[in-house]
Order: sequence, then structure tokens, then C-alpha cells
Amino acid sequence: MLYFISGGYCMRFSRMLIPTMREVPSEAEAVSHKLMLRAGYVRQLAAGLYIFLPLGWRVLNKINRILKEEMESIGAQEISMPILHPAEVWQKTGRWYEIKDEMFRLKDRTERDMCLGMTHEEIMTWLASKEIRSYRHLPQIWYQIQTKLRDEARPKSGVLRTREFIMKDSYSFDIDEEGLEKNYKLHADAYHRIFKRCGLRFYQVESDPGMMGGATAHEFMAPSPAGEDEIVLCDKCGYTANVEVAHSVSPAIEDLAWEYEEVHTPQKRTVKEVSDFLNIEPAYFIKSLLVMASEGPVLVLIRGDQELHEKKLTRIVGPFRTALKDEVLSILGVEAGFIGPMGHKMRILADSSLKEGTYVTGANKVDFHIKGAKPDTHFKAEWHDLHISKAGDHCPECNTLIKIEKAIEIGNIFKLGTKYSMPLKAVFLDKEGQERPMIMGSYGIGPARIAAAAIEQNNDKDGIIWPRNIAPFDVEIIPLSINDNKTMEVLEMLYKGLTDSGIAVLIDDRDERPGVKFKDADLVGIPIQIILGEKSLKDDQVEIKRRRTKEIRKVFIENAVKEAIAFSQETE
RNA sequence: CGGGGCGUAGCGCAGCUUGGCUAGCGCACCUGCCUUGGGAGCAGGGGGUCGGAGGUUCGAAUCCUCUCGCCCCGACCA
Repeated sequence: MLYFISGGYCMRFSRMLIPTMREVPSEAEAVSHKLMLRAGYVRQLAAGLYIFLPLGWRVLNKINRILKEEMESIGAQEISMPILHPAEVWQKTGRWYEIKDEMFRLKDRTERDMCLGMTHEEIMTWLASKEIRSYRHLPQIWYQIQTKLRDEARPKSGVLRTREFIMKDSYSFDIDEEGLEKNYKLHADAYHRIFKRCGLRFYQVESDPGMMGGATAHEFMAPSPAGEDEIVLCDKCGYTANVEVAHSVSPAIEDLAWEYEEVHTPQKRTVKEVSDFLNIEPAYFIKSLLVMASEGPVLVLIRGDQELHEKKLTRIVGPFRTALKDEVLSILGVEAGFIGPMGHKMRILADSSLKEGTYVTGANKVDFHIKGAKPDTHFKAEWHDLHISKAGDHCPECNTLIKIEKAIEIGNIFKLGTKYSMPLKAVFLDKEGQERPMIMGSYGIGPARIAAAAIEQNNDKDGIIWPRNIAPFDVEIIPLSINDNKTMEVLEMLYKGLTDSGIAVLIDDRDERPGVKFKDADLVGIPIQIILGEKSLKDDQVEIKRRRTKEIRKVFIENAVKEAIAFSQETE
């Protein structure tokens, strides 16, 4: 009898929880979400909370193994931190107050304020502050693969944005910027190796440090329509950045050198209305926006074909809001729609694209616009990049046409500097006996996002096509007739041979019709299928099929193990 | 948090506008026969009280009020 197989020493489809679905649950939108549900990888417990079923968990573990190997290779040490945190640590860095509803908060039985960790900078830094005394103990890199909790405003797209998720997070502690730079680079390089091993197409892009604070940050982005971010790419010079921070050069326009004149534009307020009315392209307009910043009102000028990039403006003037209609009237003396930059005393910021040229803009007089306004001649402004990059713009580095792609953020790296070490007093004594704060970096990767991105980038109409290194199994054997003796003998032989070579094998031993097994095998997406059918077996052959290409290779039984391994290894 | 959509069997849906028989269909599931190279066929069977609460009514899946949940767009996003 089939001792190995019947004895439970192998993974049998009939015994595993692999609840595949023929129909797509209606709540799923993203391709990866649909396929993870249909192929039996995950189930949803509630909004943003997912159960990883056996196949899904195997995938995460494959990814985590790669993470650990690459982390260890740069000298990072794995530790494990609590998920439940006392409020005080977060209060010391101020994030207890800065972060609002996104933090899960609770009290323990003694009414002590606690929170669930959304990240671990505070706790890691706390540890460093307790245990590291001397420059001799530095540098250190600590990492963990640990659950994070965030009360997301809008969980979405399956496991891409959830309220509870696992993250590989690491933290570096150095005596100086030079050390940080080195660890930052080590992480960037390790991340490249990790994502490559996981079979992803990805870019490293400049990013916004956001609430992490700190000066420099990069994100690792896997292009996919399911992504929430947009990235700017230049094929020629390699410039890459998140649109949140990306610079770009708006398409150049010819200077039409109009004479300065007032034109009557009755009831034409928006750029589009005036543009249509005068039959002049929007790019020849100056859009004037009044915003209220903490320093007071600020007039912001962008070109008519641009959108204001609020984050860029925030970095210059701090938090702001657009002015109300009444405020526009009382501050500028004209109603919105006819504002121009001329003759105002307040601070004026303008997008750099407006530095040259001749434009149409509001006349500061109802129903009139000015044609022929020239920067520096008719108004003065501080020049900044204030627009959102978009398709049609050019690269800020080499002026080539840029591309914009949607992408999933699969990892990020931040230079934190002393943002956490100062408030938490993570200090050490240097060679001169001087007390100095540690220079820190933090580095994250979301394993579930890697899995989802891998599916987004590798699927076809039939299902998932796992990259080899993160597939839940290496090979799926499909005996078409489980009641046929020869089939089962060959099955056991192959199973033993492959397993002895370290190949992870799933056997579809269900008493199902061949069509069902083929459909499920394609859906589940294991890279290599070995089909045992009586047609081939009568010629002492089995079929080895590559999931990605559906290419089938017939081989003799005695060569099957060797061939399958070879086939597997030449598969991406 | 703003806008929109949806909650009827495990999944996908119909029924609701215009209240009225025992709440229906496909898939899945169970039993038997049969079948076995791309989600077979026949026969029989189990499972829902219509997201929840309240109300109107002789009578509510259907009408009204409140509430909970999920999805999508936006805001937000270590």
C-alpha cells in the first residue's frame, strides 16, 4: 500500500483545507483579492481582518524565510517585541498625541493607558536606551516579523490594506550619520535582493518621510493597477519618485508675448471657462489660489494646466486650508474667479513653470482678466515646484518624457536621525566620553503585500502563477485516476523522489474528475504540475507542465524526478 | 469622516416597485447509480425566516423608522 501517502507523510489535497471557489465573492475587486479568495488562500473575518488558510500561510512563511535570510546577511538580529504598549513611551515621542484615530487605544484593568503597536520605533528605541551605553556597542540592527495594528480609515483590496498585518521591521542604531548611511544602503541592497527573490517587478523611489519624521526616505514599489500609490518614472536617467514628492517639468509653452491688456470676460471664472471663451490653451493661464496658512493668507500661483500639490505647499508654508469665499473678497477685494497676482502685498508663491512666458490671469476686477501678464515685470513671487506630476510632464533630471504608474508599496526605508533617540534618551558615550544620541533608521516590509503584488503581477485568466520562490508548494502531482494501481505506484515513487530532493509536493488525491483537478491546479498556481494519466502511463511516461506557459513536457517515469527538478529550477 | 452601492442557503443571484399560498434558481454539499484528459449525467435529499430591532397591517423579505455590517470612490494613511 501507499505507506507514505496514506500514512499522512505528505500534503494531500483531500486532507488539506483548500476551499477553492468557482464563483467570485462579490466583495472582491482587486485581482489578487479575488484570486486569494477563490484559490483558498485567505478568508475575511471582518473589514481589514484576514485569516490565512494553509496555502496562504505557507506563502507568507516562504516570504518570511527569505526576509530572515537577507536580514541575517546584513547582520540584523531577530527579536520579538510586544504588540501591547504602555502609553508613556508613545507620549514621550509625542506620537500618542499626533496620531489620531488610526491608533488602537485601550486601558488595562488599572486604568493605565495602553495602545496596540502600529509600528515599533518607540519600543525599539526604548530598548536601545536601556541597553546601549557605549559607542563600543554600536552599530546594532534589530528586526522582527511582527503583527501591527492600525485602525485604518478604509481597509481595502484584500490583504493589501488591512487593520492587522504582519510586518518585517528593522531598526538601525549608529554613532553617526556615516554609520546610518551605511546601514541604510545595506537595507536598500537587501531589499533589492528580497524583492528579486520574491519574483517581483519593482522600483526604489524617493518618498515622503511622513509621520516617521526624518529627512530621507525611499519606498519600494511594485507596479500594479491595484496599487494605491502613483510613481513617476524616467526610463532614460532612472529618476523614480512617488508622486507625493516627485518633481517634474511641465510641457514647455511658446512665449506669445502679448501686450498687457485688460479683456472683458463676463461671468467666466474657471480656467476652462476663460480658456474656452478666449480660445487660449489652459497652459497660458495663471491660476491664483488664496490659502490660509498659520502665517496668514498666502497667494499661490500655478499654471492653468496644473494641479496644486498640497503636500509640497505644506512643506513650504506648513498646514493650510483654502480660503473661504468671504475671505477671498475681504482679503483680496475681488471675488474668486478673477484673482490675479498683481498688486497684492502678501506672500506670493508660484510654480517654477511660470518663471518665463506671458500669461492670462485674473484682473482683480469682476468680469475682467489680464492678457499679457509677465512674471517679474507685473508681479513678484517666490519660485517653487508646486504642481502634481502628471503624464506629459518631463523628467526634472534629464527632461525626458516621464511615465506614471500605479504601484503597491511593498517596502520602505527611512533615515530617522535622532527623532526617537532624543525624546527617549537613547544615548551613548563616544570615544571622548561625550553623551550623544544614537542615529537611527527604520525599515519595513509587508509580507502579505509581497504575496498580493506577486499575484497582481503573475496571473492569467485561469488563476495564480506563483513565482517559484514563494509558491506554497514547488510541485503539484495530479493523478487523474486514483483507482488505478499503476498511477498510484508512480505517484508514490515520484513523491518520494521529489521529497527526498527537498521539493515540496502537493498531491491532488481527490476523487474528482480530471477537469476539476486541472482547473483547481491552475487556480492555485503551483509552478509545476505533474500529470499522471493512463494515456501517458501506458507508454511509461508522465507529463510535466509549467503553470506559467502551460507548456507540457512528456518524460519517461524513471527520469521524471530529475526532469521535474530541472523544469522547476528553470522556471522563474 | 463625506458620497454611492449592497445585505435573501457555503458562493453567485431572483423575488421587493404594486404586501397575500409552503421563499425560489444555479453552483456547492449528502446518498445511490453512472461516468473519468479541462469544473459530467440521472434520481433522491439536507440546509435559509430574508443582517438586527421597532413600527404600520388581518397579514411584511416586500412599506416606514432606527441600527449593525460589508464593498466601492474620495479624504486620510507608520
